[in-house]
Amino acid sequence: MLSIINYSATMPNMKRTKEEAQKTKDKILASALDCFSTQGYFNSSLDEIAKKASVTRGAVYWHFKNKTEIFDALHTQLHEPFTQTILEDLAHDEEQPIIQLKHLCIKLLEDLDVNNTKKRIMKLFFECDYSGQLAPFKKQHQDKKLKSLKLFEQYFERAKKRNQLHQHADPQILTLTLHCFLKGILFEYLSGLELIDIKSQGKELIQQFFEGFNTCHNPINL
Amino acid sequence: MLSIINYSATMPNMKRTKEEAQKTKDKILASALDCFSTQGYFNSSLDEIAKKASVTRGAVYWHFKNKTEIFDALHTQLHEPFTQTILEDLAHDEEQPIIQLKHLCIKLLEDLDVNNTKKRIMKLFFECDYSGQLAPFKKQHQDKKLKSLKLFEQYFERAKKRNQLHQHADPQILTLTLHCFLKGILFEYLSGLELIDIKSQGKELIQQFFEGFNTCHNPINL
DNA sequence: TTGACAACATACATGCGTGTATGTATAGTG
DNA sequence: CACTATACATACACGCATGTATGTTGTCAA
Repeated sequence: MLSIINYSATMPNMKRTKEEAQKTKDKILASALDCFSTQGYFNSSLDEIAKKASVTRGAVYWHFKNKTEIFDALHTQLHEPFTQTILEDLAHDEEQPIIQLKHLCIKLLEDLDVNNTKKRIMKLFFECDYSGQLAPFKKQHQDKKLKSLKLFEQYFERAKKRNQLHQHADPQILTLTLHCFLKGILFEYLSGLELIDIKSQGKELIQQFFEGFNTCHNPINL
Repeated sequence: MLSIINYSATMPNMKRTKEEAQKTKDKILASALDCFSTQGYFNSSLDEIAKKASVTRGAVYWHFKNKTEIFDALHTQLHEPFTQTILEDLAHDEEQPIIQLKHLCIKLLEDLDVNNTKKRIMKLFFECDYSGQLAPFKKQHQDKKLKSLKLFEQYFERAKKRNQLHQHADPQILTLTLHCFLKGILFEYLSGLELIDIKSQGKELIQQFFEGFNTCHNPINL
């Protein structure tokens, strides 16, 4: 009698244990995120991570070369969703790119506000210091960030093509300005100071930023 | 014959060794800043700090309870100049507080740009994570930050009193917005990514921020 | 069924950082 | 001149985290 599902035919060498090994790896990653985001990277030992994942350090060293590789794996795994969100939004070429961008920013903030996992991830990569053993990953992670920035820049470029910006406006500077602002918000928001409440202030903050401080204002309505 | 300066009269129990002990303490602090800002807090050992200060760990433990106390001492020592600069600026009640504030921001950035020591200090306290042994100092340092924010808020309050802001403008939100932006700039600037060059872009960034993104613009000239 | 390999667990060696206890020299004090 | 306190240096004990080597179990393939 033939087995209902013939693994060796559809996926050669795909043993059932490999699937469970993947589950173990995922559990280790989740556990590491837990430890890192609560105690910090340097205060988390591989033993703590292993125990929280109900395995031993042996399993950890089987799946990862060392602690830094876990750190990098977390970044790799968790950076994509954000890029994906922006890419999907960019697919729509709307009439007023700046307003579209504003809505995207608000959406990103509000998404974050209701997703504790994402918050902990961001908090981790914001607060960790890339010194010591993490130094080699500094450039790599920064490169990914630069690519994200290039995506934001497209909104401003679209706006400029539509003559919706000052003549002398530089998309690169505008992107940088926005990026700094968002980073500042997120940093403050994730600091645990409770200084910023996204739900009640997020929209207002973004709004304020896009309007600027000058008294001559022609508010962009949400 | 009387000694020219009678220490015991002017400062009782002020031995000459105490002065040198203070020098040693300062050297340890400077050395700690060196280590922390280059290798990170958790990657710096007391032995490294001691050796860089040309003393032993014995001296370190004499002047400080432990490593966390050195960390806190650095913050205490180095937070004041910034507060002082703002306070001095606030002493002048100028006609256009927002423009005054803008100039202050630019000044603070440009001061930072030419002062490597200050940069390293800020970098340290931006990138360190207040987890583990540093957790107890999180609130303390945040309280200091909140006080600084209150200072910035005064500019907006002055502006509002002079009817230079929208009716519905909230000084607290405005302060928060500015703070987030500045923090974002500084964070990015100090990250070592070289994404921001204060000398060439600083003024422009601040300018852009104060003007906002809307096309209706009435640029506030520098 | 048996060898081989994957997927771990266990055990061991090592180094490193901390904290503390103790030693020591020097300056002031009565 | 003895005495004490300061300002360190030196020495020791301890735990802890890492990395690696080795052991063990289950699975698949032939």
